[in-house]
Amino acid sequence: MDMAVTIRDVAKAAGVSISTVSRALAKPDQVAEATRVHVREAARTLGYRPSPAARGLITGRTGNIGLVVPDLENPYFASICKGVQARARAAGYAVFIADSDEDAAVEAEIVRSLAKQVDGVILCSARGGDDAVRAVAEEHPVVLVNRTVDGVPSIAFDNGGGVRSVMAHLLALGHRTIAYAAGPTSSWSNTVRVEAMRAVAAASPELELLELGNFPPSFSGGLQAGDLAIASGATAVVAFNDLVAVGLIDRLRQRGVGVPEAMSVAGFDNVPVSTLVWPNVTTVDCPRVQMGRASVDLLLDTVLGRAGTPVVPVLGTELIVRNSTGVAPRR
Amino acid sequence: MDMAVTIRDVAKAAGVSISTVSRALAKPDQVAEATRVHVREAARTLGYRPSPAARGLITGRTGNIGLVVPDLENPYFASICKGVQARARAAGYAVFIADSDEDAAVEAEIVRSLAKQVDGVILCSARGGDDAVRAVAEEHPVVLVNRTVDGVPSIAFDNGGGVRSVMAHLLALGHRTIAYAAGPTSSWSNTVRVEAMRAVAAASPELELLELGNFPPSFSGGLQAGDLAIASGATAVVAFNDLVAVGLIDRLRQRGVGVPEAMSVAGFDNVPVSTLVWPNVTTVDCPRVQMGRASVDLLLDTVLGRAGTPVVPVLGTELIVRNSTGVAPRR
DNA sequence: CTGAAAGCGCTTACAG
DNA sequence: CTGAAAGCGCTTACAG
Repeated sequence: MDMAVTIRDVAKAAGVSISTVSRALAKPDQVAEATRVHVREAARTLGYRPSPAARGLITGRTGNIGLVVPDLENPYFASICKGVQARARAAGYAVFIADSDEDAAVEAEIVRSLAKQVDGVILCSARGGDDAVRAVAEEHPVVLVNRTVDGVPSIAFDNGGGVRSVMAHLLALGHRTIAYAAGPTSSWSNTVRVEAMRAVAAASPELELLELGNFPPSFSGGLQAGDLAIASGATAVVAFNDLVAVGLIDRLRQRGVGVPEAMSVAGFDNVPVSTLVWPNVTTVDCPRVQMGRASVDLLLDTVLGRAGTPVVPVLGTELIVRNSTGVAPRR
Repeated sequence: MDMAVTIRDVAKAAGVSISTVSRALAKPDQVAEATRVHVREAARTLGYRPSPAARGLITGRTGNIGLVVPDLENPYFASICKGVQARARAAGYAVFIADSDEDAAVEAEIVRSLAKQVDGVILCSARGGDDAVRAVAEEHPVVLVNRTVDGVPSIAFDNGGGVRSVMAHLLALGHRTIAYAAGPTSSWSNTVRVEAMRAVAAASPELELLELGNFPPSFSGGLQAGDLAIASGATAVVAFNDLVAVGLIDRLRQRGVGVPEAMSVAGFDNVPVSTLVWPNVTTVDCPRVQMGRASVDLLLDTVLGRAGTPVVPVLGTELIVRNSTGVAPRR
């Protein structure tokens, strides 16, 4: 194991003071060219890397950010992690990633325990109540992803646009009775989507919207919704997310209901599994990697005041038509 | 935003020196009970949290660990992240997670850039060559997951046992011509599995092992392998991983080859998607979350010398029989 | 342009 | 049992 090389070692090797080493590395233009070149060469040779901890103690900036998600194994969040990590790295930041295990209390505790080691944290699909989230955001620089709380900077997908595009798609295919298999009531995205759905229904007299109830946002939630969808008389079902859509499709297969001949199914998110099952799932793509990147920009630019391109707090979605939706069956 | 409370604030509030605050919090038994209670109460009231950076400067321990994976979006690694994160948190460690984007150079650079901020790093499915990996492991405390390099602590699944269990399963079902759709030649797991496969074949005169070639470890790799499997005359195919198995199954469906009636398919890993497609995929479960946890223990116990239960460097696998394998068809 | 000094927030011998 | 002092590895006024 290396006996970590410090600024003192570089100073000695280069025959200058530690102040000069510090400047040659961090503020190159405050140092004579010859000195700068010489010092940097010495640093390179020794493999010197300044200690972020020591630097942070003085500058007040750590060069780290935190990311907390409800579940690292959920592919939805995995993509966000990917985007956050990539963008942070490109900006010279390292990232602490933590899993709250869907627990609101853990989520808040993580932010607080990370606070001293990061410049800010990205809180993804926060499970805490508005007050709890606001409290933690008042103590530390926080950016919310997939969630809005008054007074806290946030970024989200254009859920309304997504809902309108699937609905228009199904309407165009001749569907007039459409069911919605909702996600958990505690889900912010679900709330927003339900509202958008009702708004579409209210604006389309020819359309009947059936709400099947709330289901776990999982394959088995979809299985459960499948039987209700069949019983409802709808010719198309929109699921809260792709996993539910996949479960729905599987249950319809078990029940002998052809997709999309007898019933169309659509999901949200465009997670990888939507292309691995047959039929492929028509879905509203929510570009999560891009969302991860954008959340880093939001944190760095707006919250931490880095100069940079202003960030758009709403990300567009896109309907991806695949094989699980088709023309409505004749009555 | 909070004006971070320091040890000085607590000392003032409690009317003691900062040394006493430090001890009351970190070494409670070196302080009189009354003082200890009083100081801790003051700290609690102020919401004081010691700065890990400042502490680490002195103690040489950061309380952080690093985790680098080739791809955060790959569900295989997502599970490992989950396990690492959970165990680290339970042990009071925070974790930096980084994505090397499957790039060996990036992987090494990440370890080096993280080095000063962590006590050690867990390097998952390292893409670098033996020499590169050894070099970085000699500079910093590193534990390898899913990879072995002479002289570097590591932990892996019992790949040989997994291979033997699928093969025994297929043999018992009457299959005598079995194909293997291998993963990338650069994959350590693949190398180990191929060798185990050949060993089984060598020990089973009645068995003919067909090697279909190397495929990308993805759905489309499976599509590609599917046609070769059909042409090979095998009655069963073992895929490098579940994703390849799922692609294989999809291609066989497209070609009108029934699974498992006409051909059996098995995978490795037991990633979630293996239960979401029809037929469900028979697979060798590699408990990745557990592996993540174990790698943290290995790092903390062995490499960093924490007292604790010794860690087993090889994790058992388990064959999960589902619907994609069945009795061999009559010739 | 460069160096000596102060100090970031802590911990830990060293006295008392 | 408690406090004053030194020092971890840096950065940044402040002099020169």
